[in-house]
Amino acid sequence: MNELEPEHLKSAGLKSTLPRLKVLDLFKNGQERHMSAEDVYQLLRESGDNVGLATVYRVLTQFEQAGLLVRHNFEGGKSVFELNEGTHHDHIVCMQCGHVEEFYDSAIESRQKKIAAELGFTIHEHSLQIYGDCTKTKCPHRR
Amino acid sequence: MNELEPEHLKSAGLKSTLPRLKVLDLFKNGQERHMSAEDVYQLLRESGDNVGLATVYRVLTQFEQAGLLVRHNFEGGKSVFELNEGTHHDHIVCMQCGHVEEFYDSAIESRQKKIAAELGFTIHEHSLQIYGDCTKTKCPHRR
DNA sequence: AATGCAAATGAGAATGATTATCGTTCGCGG
DNA sequence: CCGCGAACGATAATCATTCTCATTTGCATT
Ligand SMILES: [Mn+2]
Ligand SMILES: [Mn+2]
Ligand SMILES: [Zn+2]
Ligand SMILES: [Zn+2]
Repeated sequence: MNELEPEHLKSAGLKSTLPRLKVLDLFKNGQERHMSAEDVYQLLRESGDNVGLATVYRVLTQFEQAGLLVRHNFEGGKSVFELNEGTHHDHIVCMQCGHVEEFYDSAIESRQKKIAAELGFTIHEHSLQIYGDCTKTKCPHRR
Repeated sequence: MNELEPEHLKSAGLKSTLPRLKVLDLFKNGQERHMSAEDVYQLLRESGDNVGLATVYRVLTQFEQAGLLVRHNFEGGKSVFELNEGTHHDHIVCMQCGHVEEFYDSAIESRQKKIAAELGFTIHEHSLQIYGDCTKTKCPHRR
């Protein structure tokens, strides 16, 4: 576990509480980049912290609204969060092992803008995920 | 209500039952192209048919597996289905009035293939939705 | 047209993710 | 150190979807 940073919370208009610091630390210094509420809850629990699952859900939503985290809805029914580092990107997810790669493609981005304009829409956001099989040697799909 | 078509079900390997015929008819001759299970359930109920919600869910999933329908996961937490007419397309959804437009962009499609290849993935499917505000005159966002 | 039976249905219970409630605890200004 | 509203934790509630199981139905066969 590393240093906790109350500044980030204060500057986001959130008061610095223990659960919030733990969650933020997990995203900043943990090993998983994309985590669900349950993931966060289990990891905190494993590290000996007693946080309520409801608090995890509350904090994740607050962090999303404060712009600290970004929420994604991959297949599987549960929301996944990651640190908001300012730069937008999309995801390609392995359906076998869950491995996630990130990508950004300016051609895709600009085509989307053009399409929305042609159809008379003002874009607020978009969601793009590619699902497939990865080629990591430990990935179970390579039986 | 129109003619029911048991042939489509038989050719899909599904026996022709009343609930299945009603659901298929809704998608073929109804006014809404994209419908959730609850939408289908309500519409059937309003037309005087007594189908169980569980049956609607079962039938929608069966139709999806049989290739008669395609399932989409737009924001909002509920699955949306539409008739599978063979041609893939993506969607742009109005966050104010729910209006949905469909589009297909070969540039986006080919970029996705290239990206997946570069990252060592074999694509199974992808999900792309653009969310924004439409410009329909009756759309509430134009206050 | 009557019979038989596996498949399908419908009502309601169960599930999984997420949110709401509420009494207790905590962070922080005074 | 105090006080109080914000935040917490446990748990009940909600929502979409799936499961269970007794009853009904499609359909092939008498
Ligand atoms: Mn990411
Ligand atoms: Mn469509
Ligand atoms: Zn993999
Ligand atoms: Zn609209």
